Formats: sequence, structure tokens, C-alpha cells
Amino acid sequence: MRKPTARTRRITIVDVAQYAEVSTTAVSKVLRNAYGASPEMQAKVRKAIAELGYRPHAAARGMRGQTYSVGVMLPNIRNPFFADILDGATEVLEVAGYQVLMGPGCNGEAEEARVTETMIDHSMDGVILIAPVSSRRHLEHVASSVPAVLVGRHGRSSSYDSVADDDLAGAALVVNHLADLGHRRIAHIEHLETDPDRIVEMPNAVRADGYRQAMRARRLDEYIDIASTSYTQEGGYLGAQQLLARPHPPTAIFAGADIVAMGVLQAIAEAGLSAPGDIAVTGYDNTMFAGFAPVSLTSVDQGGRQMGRNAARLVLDRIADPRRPASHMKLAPTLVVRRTTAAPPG
Amino acid sequence: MRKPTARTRRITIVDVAQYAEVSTTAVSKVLRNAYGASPEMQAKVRKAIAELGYRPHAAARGMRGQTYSVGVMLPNIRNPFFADILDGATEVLEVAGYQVLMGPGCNGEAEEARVTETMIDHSMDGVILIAPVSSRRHLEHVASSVPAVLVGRHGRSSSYDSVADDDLAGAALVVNHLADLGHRRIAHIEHLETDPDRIVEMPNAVRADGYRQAMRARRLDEYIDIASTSYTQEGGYLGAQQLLARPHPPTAIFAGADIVAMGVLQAIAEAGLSAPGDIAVTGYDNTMFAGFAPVSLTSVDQGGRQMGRNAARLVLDRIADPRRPASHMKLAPTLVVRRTTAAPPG
DNA sequence: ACACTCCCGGACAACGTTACTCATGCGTAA
DNA sequence: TTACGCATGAGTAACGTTGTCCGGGAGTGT
Repeated sequence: MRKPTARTRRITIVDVAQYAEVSTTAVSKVLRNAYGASPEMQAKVRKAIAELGYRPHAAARGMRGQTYSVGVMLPNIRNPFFADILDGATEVLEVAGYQVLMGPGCNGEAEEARVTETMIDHSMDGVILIAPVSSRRHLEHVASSVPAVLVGRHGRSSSYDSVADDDLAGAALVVNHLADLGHRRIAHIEHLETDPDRIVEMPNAVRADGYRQAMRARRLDEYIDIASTSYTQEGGYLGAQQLLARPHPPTAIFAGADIVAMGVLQAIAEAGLSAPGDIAVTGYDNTMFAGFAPVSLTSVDQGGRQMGRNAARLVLDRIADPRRPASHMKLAPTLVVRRTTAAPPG
Repeated sequence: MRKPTARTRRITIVDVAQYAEVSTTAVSKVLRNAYGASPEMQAKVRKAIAELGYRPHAAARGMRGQTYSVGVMLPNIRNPFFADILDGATEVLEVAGYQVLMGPGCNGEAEEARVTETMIDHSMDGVILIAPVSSRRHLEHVASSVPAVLVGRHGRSSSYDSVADDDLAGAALVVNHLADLGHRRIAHIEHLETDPDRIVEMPNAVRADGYRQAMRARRLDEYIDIASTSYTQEGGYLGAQQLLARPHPPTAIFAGADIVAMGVLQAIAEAGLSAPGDIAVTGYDNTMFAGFAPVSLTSVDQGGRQMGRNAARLVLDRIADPRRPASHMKLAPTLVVRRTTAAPPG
């Protein structure tokens, strides 16, 4: 039985060089597909690498060159929408030969800062930040240390690239769908945002704005009704309770996120009502949860996988050419109609 | 406007040493709380660190000493139970001053190998592997390179520590609960396992075994009925269809995981039946999903957060003393009764 | 006053990899 | 033939941090 203490010494580039009877420089060149290695040299070195089971030490690489790894920050590991983005990003990055590491779920600026700093400390070649809540100042700081791509945030900066959903269009999809069904009292539950910078940049604020614009476009100005809570299940629960207590309660609730819709459905059930019989409900994000049969929530699909793929390509491009001008992509969402929306009662 | 190319040079230990007018060795000692630094020295150095905003470079640290970071591997990022474990682990590790990095969701041995190798390449001081499916050989290999803790796997090894749920007891909780309600035809949906090593080590196999043992203990041998599919929503759906097509269908289904129960509920609904009216259903893991009101699934709680905390403590202990004998913890699960279980009809 | 022990701080050589610089040999144009 | 360019490989100094070793000064007992 092997003693727990018997840590095996790692195979290094020097071992490979000796085994193949070449210089370490030559091995390094082969590893990086760098110029100056003949086909015979390549073959000899690759053979040695395979036979010794050598793996480059990422930490050591980080001291001089690249680590060939990219960090992904998720705000909340429990939200399946973010998992879709991650899948898309991982798919592209692994094919490109990059390792992927993630920061643990972080809510709040302090945790986000910790995660981003961790990634910089570990010499990541690039980072993908999914739906960050940090201040613009911090994001620019991160981008000044490492190529960064933001996913799901609307601000444009010359320091980083971004991929975002067209939340204005998404909100309009929902409002038009409900209005087409005959609803007029369509209420919205938003995530309260006070910071002036974020009102422009955060998707939740843009969704609320899209809701207002779409309501006006349908001449439903007088029915605009927003409950300001948060993008959590509890936020949905409380928001729905507020809305149901109105003198003229809404016949449809547009929750800003699927998780919010979960809370809404719970509040509706506890009030002895049902969806869509008494109140139509929609979410946003088309998470796995929305698709689950007993729930079957009408929702807006952002194409998370595609967003992740695009983010990965952007970060790879920027790693290859850090001075390339920043690019900002906006993807069109689609509406997925399920069984929580129907024509209003009566 | 700052050019995207203007990467700011990182503050190093040398900068701190010059600023504080001491040696780099002294700064290093303060950073590591190592012996040989007077209180005045400590104060001087800490002041310099704070004023310069210095952060140790984890990659560089990895070349000589520790990186003060731990890697966590999750098999599936979408399963909220794993998120609970992660939360518990992160909580303990961050208080202890360790950074946490995760591997992206990985299903299958090949992906697990990639993630574990990535963590070793990045000089993690330790790794926590949650519900790994890899062969014992690979796990021993990982443990020979880095302190490792396995969560949710029953095999004992002297190379790594482990934290597991008492799945035998958990299965018994479910069977006894259903039997106490008056059920006799209690069926189980398991994740099919063929590899002989894993039949001993994997929680799914142990749960199935616990189901059989508990059924026998209640003198219900003749009603033992198992559908072998997989621990996925689809597995639950197909498994339930199989069971419902029996000449004498069960009055209760014990799904091996909450995600399986989701599929079961879907199949039951599509068959025009209801839970618990026609068939009682239980899950396992007590995920957030089980607690959600419209579902309200009776489930077994493994105390994921506590498991994560324990795993983190074990890995920290082993980092501190790599030759400490391996320890294996087993935690007692509890049953959370909700609204998908009731007495059988008739 | 002397030897001895501590305590504290610094010098220095790793750790594994890469970027730069340089040496060699060969083919080719003047 | 000579000089030059080019392809190929090797030598070497970093990168930022830590652990080991060493020296000097202060304190202590005789």
C-alpha cells in the first residue's frame, strides 16, 4: 500500500529534453507550436512527451508566457441559464486547447472582486465575466490586467468586449404576447436598481425599460405597474403579493427572471389562484426549470449556449491580439410560449 | 481614454520590499506568518502592502511553496445539491485564507481527468472531488499528486480522505416512511452500474442496496421492484413508464435522486395520474427544486452544506500534514416529508 | 570580561518555463 | 571564392516567490 506521503515528482520539460536528447528550448518550441522546430524535431519531442506522460506546468508557464487557461465567473451557480453560457464557452475554449477554471458562485461586489483577483493571481490568459454586478471602475481595472469579456451587461467600454441579450426586444416579446392574448393589466416585477451607472448597464434595468416602452407602444400606458423587489424567488413572492393587493390587480405578471416567476407562482398558489386561469405569468431566461412539465413557464430564451460560445471566441481573439478594438455583440432573444400564459379570464 | 493595450505592470514583492526598505525575504515571511519577523517588521511590511495594493502572485508561489488555493470539481453544475456542497466548502476555505477555483461541469471519466489534471497543473494545494465517477486507479493517481478529498463516494483508500452520506440509512428512511404510510408495492429507480468496483463505491448502487435491505427488513421481499435507468430527468421518465406498465404497478416510487423524481412526476402526469393521489413519489438530495411549493417533493436531505464544510476541513488538515492517516466520514441523512407522499389509494 | 544562546533580518539558490540572443551549417548570389 | 541570408538548434537570463543558510547584535550566566 502506498504511503499517503509519497508524492511523485512531476515530469518537467527538462526530463523530456534529456529523454529526447534535445534542448529544453526545443521542447518549449514544440509545445507552443513556435517557429524554429523541424518536422523531425517535432516528432522526436512529441514522442518523448507521450512516452513520459509530460504535462506543462501551468503555474510555471504563467511566470513567463501564457498559461493557456481562461477563467469564468458565474454570479450564481444555481441559475441554470448561467450553466448554459458556461457550456457554450467551455466547448469553444477546450477545442482551442485552453483550460477552463471557474470562480465559485458570487453575489455582491466584494465576492466578485475576490474571484476576479483570484483569476488574475493565477495568471489566467483571459476572463469571462457573466452578469457581473461590479462597478464599472472595478471592471475596467480587471480589464487592465487581463483580457476580459462581459456577458449580459449593456455598457460599452473600450477596455473590454461584451456579449449581451437584447433585453429591450425581449421585454417587448413578452408584452406583445400578453397583449395579443387580450391582457391589458400587465404588471412587471423588476430588480431594484439605484446606482445611476447600472441603470444603463444592467439587464434587469433594461428589461424594465423595455417593458415600459412596449406598453406605451401598445397604448397601454395607463396600465404600467411595476413592483420593485429583487431577482430572487423571494423577490418574486413578495412582488406578487404586492401586485395582488392592488385595488385593480393585474391579469398578467411579467417576472424579470424565471427564478422570480417561481416566487410568483408560489404566491399565486397560496392566494388560492391559479396560472394561467386567474393570472398569466411569464419569466425570462428559459431555464431548465421553465421547461419542466409541472411548471411549464412561458419564458424568453436568450440562447445562453450561443452567448457563451461568442464570449469564448471574443476572449480568444483578444488574447491573440490585445490591441484589437473592443467589440460588443447583441443577440436577439426568442419567446418560448408554454402553459402559464393564456387569455385573461372573463 | 486608456488604450486597451496598456496592461499595468503588477506590483511584486520586490516593490513592497523597496517601499518598506526591507528585504524580500522579510516580506515573504510576513506574508506567510513565518517565524523570524518582529512585530515592528510586520507592521512596516503590512503597511507597505496595503499602500501599494500588493497581492501575492499565486502562479509564482506555486513554483516553490503553496498557492493557497484549492480546486473543487463538480460533476454537474446544474444539480443544486452540489451547489450546497460547494457553498459549505467555500465558506470554510475562504475563512482559512484559501482561494477556491472550480472545474467546469464534467460528466464522464475523460472530462473528470481533464479537470483534475488542470488543477494539478495549476499547483492547487488540494482538491475536493464531488461525486466523481472516475476509476479508483485515476483517483489514486490524483491523490498521489495532491491532497484530495472525495465527497459522496463510499470506497475507502489510504491515499485520500472522504465524506459520504449514509446512503443505506437514507434508503431505509424512505422505505420505512412509505411502509408506515401503508405502502407495500414500493418500487425503486436506480442508476444502472455495471463496473464491479463502482457497485461498491458509488452512492447510487448503495442506495439501491439500501432499498433492498430495508424492504427485506420490513418483510416486503416479494414487492422489491427496480427499474434500472440513469440519474437524469429522462431516466426518471423512462423508469416510471416501465413501472407503470407492470401488471401490478407500484403504489409508491422511490426515485434515487430528485432529478429522477422530476421525470417520474412528468410521466405520472402524462399518464393521467397524480401524486400522491395515485402514486407516492420520493426523491433524494433535497434540492432547492424539491422544496419549491408547486412540486413539494418528499426527499432525503444529505446536509450538503455540512458535507462541504467537512470536506474543506479534511483537505486543510491534509495540506497541513500530508502524512496524517486518511479519514473517512459518514454523515446521517434526514427525511424531509412534503406533499408527494401519502397513504396508498383504496 | 567571556563564551554561549537566541532572535532577527538578509543573501541566495532554487522552482519550470519562455523569450531573447547567439552559434552553426548550408545553400546561393555576387 | 567570398559574403550573405536563412533555417535550425542551443545557451541563458529572466519571471515572482519561498526555504535554507548565515551573520551580527542583544541578552544571559559564570
